[in-house]
Amino acid sequence: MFAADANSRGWHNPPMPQTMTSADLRTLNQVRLLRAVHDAPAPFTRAEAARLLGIGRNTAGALVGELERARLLHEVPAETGGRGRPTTLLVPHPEGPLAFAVDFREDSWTLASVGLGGAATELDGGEHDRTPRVFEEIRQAVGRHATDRLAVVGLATSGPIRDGRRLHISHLGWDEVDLGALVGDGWPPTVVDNDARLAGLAEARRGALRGKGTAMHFHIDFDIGGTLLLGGDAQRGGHNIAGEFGHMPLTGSDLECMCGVRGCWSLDVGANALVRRFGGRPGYGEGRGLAREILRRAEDGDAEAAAAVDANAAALGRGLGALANALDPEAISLSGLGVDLIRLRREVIEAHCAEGLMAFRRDEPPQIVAGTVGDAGPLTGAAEIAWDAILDPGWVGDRLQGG
Amino acid sequence: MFAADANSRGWHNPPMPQTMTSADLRTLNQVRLLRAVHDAPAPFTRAEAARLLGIGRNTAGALVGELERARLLHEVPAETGGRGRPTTLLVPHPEGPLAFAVDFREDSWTLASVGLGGAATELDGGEHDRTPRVFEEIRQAVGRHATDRLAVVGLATSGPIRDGRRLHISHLGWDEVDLGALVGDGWPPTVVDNDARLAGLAEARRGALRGKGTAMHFHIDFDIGGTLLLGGDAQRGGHNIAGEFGHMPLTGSDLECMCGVRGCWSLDVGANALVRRFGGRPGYGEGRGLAREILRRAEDGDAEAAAAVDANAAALGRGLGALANALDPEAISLSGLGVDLIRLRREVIEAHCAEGLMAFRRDEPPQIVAGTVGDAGPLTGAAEIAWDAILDPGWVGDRLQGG
DNA sequence: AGAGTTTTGTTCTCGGTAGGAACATAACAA
DNA sequence: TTGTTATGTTCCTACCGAGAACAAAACTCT
Repeated sequence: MFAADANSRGWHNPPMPQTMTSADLRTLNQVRLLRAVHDAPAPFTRAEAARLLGIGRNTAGALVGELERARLLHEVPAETGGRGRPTTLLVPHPEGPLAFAVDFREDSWTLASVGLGGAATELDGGEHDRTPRVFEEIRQAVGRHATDRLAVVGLATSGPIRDGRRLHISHLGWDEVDLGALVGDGWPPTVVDNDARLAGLAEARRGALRGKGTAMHFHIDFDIGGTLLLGGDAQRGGHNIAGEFGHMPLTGSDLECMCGVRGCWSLDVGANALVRRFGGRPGYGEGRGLAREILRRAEDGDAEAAAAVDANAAALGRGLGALANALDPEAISLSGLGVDLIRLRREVIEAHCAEGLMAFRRDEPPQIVAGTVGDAGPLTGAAEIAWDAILDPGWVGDRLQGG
Repeated sequence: MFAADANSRGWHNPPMPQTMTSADLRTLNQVRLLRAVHDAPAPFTRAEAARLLGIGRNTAGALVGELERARLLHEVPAETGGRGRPTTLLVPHPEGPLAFAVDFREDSWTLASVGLGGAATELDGGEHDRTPRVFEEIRQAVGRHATDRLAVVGLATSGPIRDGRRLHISHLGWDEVDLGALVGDGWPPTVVDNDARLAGLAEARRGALRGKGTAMHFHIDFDIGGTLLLGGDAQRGGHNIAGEFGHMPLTGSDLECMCGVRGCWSLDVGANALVRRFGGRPGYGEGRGLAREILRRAEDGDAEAAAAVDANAAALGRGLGALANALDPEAISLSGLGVDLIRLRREVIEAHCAEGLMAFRRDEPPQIVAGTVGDAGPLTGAAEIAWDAILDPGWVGDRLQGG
């Protein structure tokens, strides 16, 4: 009688084509099938696929046949269990398209190849000198490993990315660096996004947040940044710069932040906050190592280090509670230092989170969990957005047409 | 070469059916057509519809014909302008389905009937004694006005709504009031949501936020609450209680809030904050009138009242800046006291918003605008969610089938 | 006033899509 | 060996939208 919340299957829907003809219908169902294969935790059979998509076995056979011919899907004999005619498992085609994922970090980069289903193979990587010249190196690495199977490149980088190509990486001193100019012509189709956002996307698609309709992820490094994840998608905001949760005044700090605002949450959470407490200069130098040492000393029983970690965890929890009031996530996952904070101070985080939660919601607080994708978050997320570009009615339709 | 942000058409997409057959395709295109009629600011012709949906004139004719026969759409001769064979305007069918929208407030309620396209007719309304008995009155009013055209009821109420039926209205002392039991059997299909969220939805669909992919709306009354609007949809969170932005510590207050948390933004923004400054007791009594008087005195030049309004506007702006860092809205609309604050103190709000914005985004701050739907927000939003339930492949498909 | 132009509605055919029924196939079970 | 079960395959049918050709109804120009 009362329509319930019909939403939040927590699954990622393929985008709809703009027009809707019979041919689009075919392609759409094929994309649904490919998306199911990509998202499934384990391979499934053709018959299961038919049931899953609510289509007949005959239709499933036709869909799979075309996809096999287009080298998008492959059928291998399934080990026979129980009665019935033996069937086949749907797996990525051995000559199918590949996404390259690049994780571009402060001082290093990694290139990996990712197939349908998310299996990743690391191809290359290296250190860099913090100048845009590193992209020449990356360009060469991609060129070295590229085959005609390469379909899309997904790139994870830090800082805001305007118009999908202009990089602003403050701690490298990069302002308004044009990615298109860096990689030059002949570069394959590329999608770019923020590393923190992609780490969250990775958790939503393949990690601790899988299946959650509303969730958040925070990466804690020098400071804290995050993403709101809705229906398996990371929100980017109106100018593609959403996610600076660390620059909200959630903890009552009075310091001035590097970002130009007073009282940011980031001043109390993350490596910078730990270091500052010990008289160190916060910034993007050796702070990370110092923070690790403080954590270790806290584990070893050093009282001052323990107090610093306590304060960090408390500030983290306080902010999470505040954000939960506003955005009501089912779960919150953490990466980076957040994993250590959960391990060492889960009670502190949860207690301060509860304190920040409105009283009436304390009986159902958001689950706070460590991310399971870990350090591979940005790379995994970059692969996901690359595959999102492939698993698109337009792309798949062209591939099926063109042979 | 670089895939741009392909999203954020800022439009509301019809939900996809779970299966995808040829018949579903027909229905889906019909829903797209109805949705276009519903969302369009002005009626359009059949030929324009064909162009809009990217379908042929023949197909458009067939779609419209069936919808006319199902009494969902009606064709009236369009006044002829320019050359060409005269065509027809697509308008709601005079015997088509209607949504009833109920705006249930602290001390009054309104019942309206809303047709396709959003045209509303107020049917009934009244004061109430703050006990759940008022729903008996509402039930009778709906019964009095209901015809077989009534399809769905949309209800706006305050406070969190769990499972789509359990009401928690703290300032009426209602805890865990079951809506299903209140209205009893024989009540039409109903969708319910929060008034603040629905006011935001109204702005997104028919007001100041129309066409924005990422936006926020805040209603300022005693305190402040809001909604995040993405792609024309209000976000509800994992437990349907998202939107308590007022209960984040964004302004450094040290007071304890009624919600059980310290330092809430709401302590500094809204009628309660104005009243408290004048020694009044914040709460849900006569605070609203007092706040109006303070605003008036500020307009008349009273220094103390002006200072109070300044503080309110400053706190508002500060919080908006913080939220903009995190969620990156293109625009923010305000209703309630927010409209007065914009009128009287736009500069204060914008200055403090900029102060809270990270430096690099100050050149492109979110637009802060007064809502244009005004007081009718919750009612309009309730009608929208009711029509969302009608403009659904399942509902329309049944209607077309059943005759 | 009449002929040409422009836009839209209508009709018909055609390729394509999914569903359904019937049958074939390949395993297991008794 | 025979029956059971689950799946693959092969028809056929209903339906959908595209496209082309034509009809209709306005306007415009001479």
